[in-house]
Order: sequence, then C-alpha cells, then structure tokens
Amino acid sequence: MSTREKLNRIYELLEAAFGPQHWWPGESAFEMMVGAVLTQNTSWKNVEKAIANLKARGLLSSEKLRAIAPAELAALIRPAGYYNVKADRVKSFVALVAERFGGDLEAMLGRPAAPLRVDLLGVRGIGPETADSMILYAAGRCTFVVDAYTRRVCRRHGLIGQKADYDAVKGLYESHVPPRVDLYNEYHALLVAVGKHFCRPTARCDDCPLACFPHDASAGL
DNA sequence: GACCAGGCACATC
DNA sequence: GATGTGCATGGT
Repeated sequence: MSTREKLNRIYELLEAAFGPQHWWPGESAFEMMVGAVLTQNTSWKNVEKAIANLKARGLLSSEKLRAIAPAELAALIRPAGYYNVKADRVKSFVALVAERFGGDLEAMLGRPAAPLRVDLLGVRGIGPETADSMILYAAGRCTFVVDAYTRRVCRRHGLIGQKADYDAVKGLYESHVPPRVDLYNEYHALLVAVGKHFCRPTARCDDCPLACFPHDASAGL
C-alpha cells in the first residue's frame, strides 16, 4: 500500500469510527486564535474556562486585550495554565493585529496562507502548530496542522522516522492528501480524536480503529 | 500521587 | 544542531 493510499485509508477508518468532529469550537475567528494560544500543551476543557472569563467581561477583541494590563489578563486566563507566559503571548498576538494590520483582523486573515504564516511565526509565542491552527481553522486557508498526536500516530505506524520534525510531518500530509480546507480540518481533528482515545503515550491499541495496520506502540512518545 | 493535556522559547552543551 | 528545562492548571 502506498503512502497516499495508507493516509487515505487511515482517514476513512477514523471518519467511520469517530464521525464529524466539528472543529474548531469558537464563535469568531478572533476567539479561535486566542484559543489556539491558550490550548498550547493544555486540554481544551481548561481553555474553555479561560475563554469564558474573557467573554463574560467582553474582552474578546484585539482592542480590549491590547488595553488590558498583563497581570489582569493572566488572572483571567489562569484556568488554562501557564497563565503568565500565555498572557504575554496573547499580548504579542494582538500587538501584531494592531500594529501591522491596524486592528483589522479580516484584512490579516484574507491574505494568502504563506505570508500569513510568516507573520504569525514572527510573533513571540506562536510556533508552527499554533500558526497552522490559526491559518486552517480561523482563516480557513489550506495548511496541515501537526501536533503531538499526529506525530505519535505516524511514528507508531511507520509513516515517519523517530526524529521527523514538524515540517517533515506536515510535508508528508500535504504531499499526499488533496489540499482541501474541509479535509485538512477534519483530518487533524480525527487524529486528535484517535490520539485521545487510543494512541496515547501509554499504549492502548486494543479496539483502536487503526489496529488493523501494522503498528509499534513503543515507537515514540 | 503520578501522569497527561490540541507548545514554545530559551539555555546549555 | 541536539537535548534539557521552565512554564501551571485541572482531569483521570
């Protein structure tokens, strides 16, 4: 089976097992982008509490978050963990929106994926995964999001080597999966689903929808 | 009580 | 260039 066929089959199996994932939760592009920072190495459940705090105070806009004091922001996002670091990262993000795009988020998101990605990666606290999440889920542009689950699934199924980096994994998907926003959206969400339920650090391959493929649960993370 | 969660920047070797 | 460490809450 070729890599292309295998990635296609994996998608089919995951879709059949988990169904539509309806990512990304969030009422606005801005909310999704703030959520992307807050969810770094953190469960979405905790992020929801932090978002709710911001929403309850009407702070979910680049203008409001730009004006708020860092310590106050940190206190509000406390449930999401790493609150001091993340407060600084959110501040850096809204500074980009204000300073480079005059506060016009739509103008920023309307740009092609490549230059948008460069701008986002220039923000302190926005790395490749956060940038790609923002581009795919908030801007609705085609880029494949790689996370710890994606790497783990790929390693255990022999699709990548033990030390494949972010761009190598991203390149694997982008060169073998048709570049459609809805497909990339769903594929990433499904990889997270199988990662949460089965492909965990401590192996739990029984009943995994991908157990029919050769796998090595001891491979990687 | 250990382990894990939709990472990233920075220090050190 | 590779590896290690700090950041922190909350669920299992």
